[in-house]
Amino acid sequence: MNDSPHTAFSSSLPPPPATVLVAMSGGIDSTVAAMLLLEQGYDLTGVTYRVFDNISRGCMEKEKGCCSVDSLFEAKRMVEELGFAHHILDIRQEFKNSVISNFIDEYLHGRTPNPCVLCNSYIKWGKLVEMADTLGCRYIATGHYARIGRQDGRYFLKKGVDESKDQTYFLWMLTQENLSRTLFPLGGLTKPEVRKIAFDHGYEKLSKKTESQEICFIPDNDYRAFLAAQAKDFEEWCRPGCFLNTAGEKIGEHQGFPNYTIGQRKGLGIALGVPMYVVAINARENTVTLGTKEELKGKMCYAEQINLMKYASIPEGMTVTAKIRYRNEEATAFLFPEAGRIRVVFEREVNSITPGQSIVFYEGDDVVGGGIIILEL
RNA sequence: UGUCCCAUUGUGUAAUGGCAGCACAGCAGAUUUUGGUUCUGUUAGUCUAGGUUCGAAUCCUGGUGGGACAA
Repeated sequence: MNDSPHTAFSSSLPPPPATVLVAMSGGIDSTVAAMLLLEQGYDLTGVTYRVFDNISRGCMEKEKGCCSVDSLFEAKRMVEELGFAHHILDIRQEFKNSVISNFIDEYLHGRTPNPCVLCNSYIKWGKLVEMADTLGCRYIATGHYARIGRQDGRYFLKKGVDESKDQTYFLWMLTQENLSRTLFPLGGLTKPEVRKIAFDHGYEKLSKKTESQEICFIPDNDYRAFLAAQAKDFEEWCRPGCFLNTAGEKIGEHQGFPNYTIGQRKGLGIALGVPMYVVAINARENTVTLGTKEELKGKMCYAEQINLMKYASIPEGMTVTAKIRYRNEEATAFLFPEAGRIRVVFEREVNSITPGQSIVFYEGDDVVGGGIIILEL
C-alpha cells in the first residue's frame, strides 16, 4: 500500500523507452494508463476504435458505453493534451461480422453470449496486435484492471490488485502472443487510486467520470429490441411458446425463447406465489422451463473453446476455483479434460449455470484458463 | 330446474363487526465493461344494488358470475 502508483508496476515492466500502442477509449482508465506510461518514458501511440455507429441508430446519449462516438472525440482530445500521436480505426464492419453476428446467433440458439469476451479477443487485442505490427510498436497497453504473470515460458493473467474491479473474467480468451506483448499499467492500482491520479494531473472532470456499462453496441440497453431489429427473420425465431415447470407441464405462455436467459426472474409475468426463474431454454421445441431458486442449482457443466494460460495442459481432476459469470463468487471445482473440452464438476451446487457464458478457472490470483459453458453434448 | 357453497389489487391468499395485510407478478431506483441475479422503494383490491349498525370485506335481502350436489 505504501508503494507509489508508479513503482507498483514498474518492476514487472521492461525497461523504457519502448514503443507502446495504447488503446484509448476516452474514459478514465485508459487515459490514466497512458499518463502512467508516459511518465515511465515510453514512446506512445494511441488508438481508438470506432466499433459501432451509434449516431445512425439515433442514440447520442452522453458518456454511455466505452464505444460511443462521443467518447471517440473525448479520446482524441485527451491524446492531444497528453501530446502523442493518435489514430482512429474504423472497424465497424469487422465488429459487426464477428461480435454482433455471434451475439445474435447465440441468442437464436437459446444461449446467452458474452460479447465483451469476444470483443476483447477478436477486436481489441486482435486489431491491436495487427496495428502494433504495422506501426512498429513493441508493446500494446490497455486500462484493464489485470496483471500478467510468467512461469515456465508461459504468460498468464493475474487478477488486478483491486479485486472489486478485476477484469480478468472478460480476458480469458487472450492468446500467449497477446499476453506476451501486453502492458496493464493499472493492474497494481485500485480504482480510487486511479481517480486520484487523474485528479492530481488536473483532470477533475475525468476523475469523476462514471463507469462504462451495458452492452456498448446497444446504448439503450434493450437487447431484445436490438435482436428484433437486427436479427434476420427474427419473427421466425421469436414466436410465443410454452412456459413449462420442471415436471414438463405447461404453466404459461412465453414471448419467444430469445427473450429469456437462464436465471432470469423479472419479466416472466407469471405469479405462482414464489419467485420463479428460467432454468432451461429449449430453442428447438420453443419451450422455456421455469423453476424455483432451488431448481436453478447445478453441479456440473462442460467448457468448450478452451484457452489455457498458466499451464500447457490440465491434469485430470485438477482443483481450481471457477467463475461462471462476472461479479459472482468463485466456486471450487474439479476439472476433467476430455476431447476438445473440459468437464467441470463443482464441489457444491452453484446457481444458474448458463450456456454461452464464459467460465474462467483460477488458482489464487492466477488465471488457469477459460472456456464457454455448454450443458449438453 | 331444485338445494348448497364461493366472490378481497394482475394472480394466489389473510383479516369474523373496529386502521384491508402477505406472497408472487408489475413499475421505479441502486449495483454492473455481457445477459441475468441481488438490494431498496412503489402502484394497485373488498363483484353489484339496497338494508342493519356509531362502525360492514365480515351480518341480512335481491341481482350478477363461478363451483358442487340433486335431477
